Amino acid sequence: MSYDPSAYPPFAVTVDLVVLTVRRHALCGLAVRRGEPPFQGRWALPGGFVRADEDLSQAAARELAEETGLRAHDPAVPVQDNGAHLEQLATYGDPKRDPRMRVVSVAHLALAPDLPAPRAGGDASNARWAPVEELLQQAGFARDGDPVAPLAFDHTQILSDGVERARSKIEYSSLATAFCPTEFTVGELRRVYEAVWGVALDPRNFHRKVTGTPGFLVPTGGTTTRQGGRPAQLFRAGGATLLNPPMLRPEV
Amino acid sequence: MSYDPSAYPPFAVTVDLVVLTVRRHALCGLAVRRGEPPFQGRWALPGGFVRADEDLSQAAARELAEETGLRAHDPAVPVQDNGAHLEQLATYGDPKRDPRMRVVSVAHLALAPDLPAPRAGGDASNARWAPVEELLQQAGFARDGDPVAPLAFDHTQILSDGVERARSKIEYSSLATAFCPTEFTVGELRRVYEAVWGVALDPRNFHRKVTGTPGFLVPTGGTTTRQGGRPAQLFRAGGATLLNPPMLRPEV
DNA sequence: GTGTTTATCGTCAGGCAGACGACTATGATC
DNA sequence: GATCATAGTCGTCTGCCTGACGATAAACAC
Repeated sequence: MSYDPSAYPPFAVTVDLVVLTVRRHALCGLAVRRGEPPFQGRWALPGGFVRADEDLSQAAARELAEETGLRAHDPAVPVQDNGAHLEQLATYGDPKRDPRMRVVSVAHLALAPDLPAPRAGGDASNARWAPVEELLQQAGFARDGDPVAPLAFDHTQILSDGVERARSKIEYSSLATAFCPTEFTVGELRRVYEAVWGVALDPRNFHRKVTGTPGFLVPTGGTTTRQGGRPAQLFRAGGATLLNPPMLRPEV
Repeated sequence: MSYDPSAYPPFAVTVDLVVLTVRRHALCGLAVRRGEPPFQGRWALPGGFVRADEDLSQAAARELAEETGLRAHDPAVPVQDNGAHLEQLATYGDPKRDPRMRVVSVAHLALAPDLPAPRAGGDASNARWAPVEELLQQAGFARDGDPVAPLAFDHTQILSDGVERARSKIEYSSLATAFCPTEFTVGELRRVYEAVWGVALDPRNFHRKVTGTPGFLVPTGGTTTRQGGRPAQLFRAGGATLLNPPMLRPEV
């Protein structure tokens, strides 16, 4: 209850980012290699300190831009500008989570369409997209044979929470479109759901569901055959943000 | 990217609590009167500084105990001990949210059964339960005629977010039982939903829904007539935490 | 006993999802 | 150019769940 300004313990406040995208039918997360101790050389989530005059969401948007070049999609601006979806995830403040000092990290979740290539201060070798299962496993080997150590700090937990948030949120919101380019087909959107959930969905029922939900998809009039097969209608995300009734995730 | 410990700006970190309960058919929130500037004399959410060796959830549980005497229900302990449900809500860090210094507040949401009486350091006149609509309105008069000013700081926003979280979360989880005593009837649970959502629900359909959801309710064998009318079966919360399919909130 | 209140069981129609058949329109292959 | 493989799109059918609502049961107040 005391508000004596000299009595509060000093904290450092950071933002960490769970940046997710769908590449090659897999849900992937962005990881950066740490260049300094602690956990030097280990992979971690991108992030950094909140500046003195910055709001938390501003800090997250700035870090996102620095790491990926993505502009965060400002919810106040209804323009579909292919920017990433960015939202606060949770805050992590275990006293021992950083061995150097007391750091409270406000984690954010960003969802982005497939991107050209990651850049971490211009150094591509220090940033990569990796399937989330690979980043979440405690030890083992990546697909290319490189040994994989767990993420630094408590970032495995943060990533896990972010993935779970994304998986549950595409059930009842139109957030899955954040993984798609501005114009996309029903099949591409379905493959997003399949990658995020790790399941196979019936194309016919999925088509009926998404085209039958008012405000979810808006046809642009164009078609594409970029997936092969019969040309598919192109859609843009509609204004609806909540799906009611929700998309049902299959059991197991 | 820089981790120079001397370079980070200093922050104060607090926890603020949105404590909700259901009293007299209304969703109520706990407010405390501020005894010092800024916002002296205004109502605010309970909260306080995080201590140097404390985790965020520990700090929230400590503040909850100090303000209400409630023990937080530790998710690791499966015992139904009538403790409050406590979860992290969101973090608020606008640089101007506290005029004195840079304060980042990690808000938590607590749901509690109806309590005897609030206590704020033993001083009951400085703590009260009030219907959330009353606390959320920007100005006006309470039911007893006292003028009501908006909550201090950004607490109106925090309370609003907490109420919205509670309203949506009882749809798809068994959280509504956190508002009930250890043993309760279907009708009492229904009145919780009605108070939180501010709607009327059909008693017959509600009864069918909750008793037909496996793991939601466990009959204790006892009955009660404390609500008048025909004796009702008593239940305890079952192990299920997720409701699938969810309880549907009526339109409008 | 009569009325009131709350609890509980049942019935019925409409909506939606899962399973799956059928047809369409492309490009690739022979 | 016929055939095939691939995706997309439209329908049908069945079962489950919900909303609307009738009916019965068991207490209390008078």
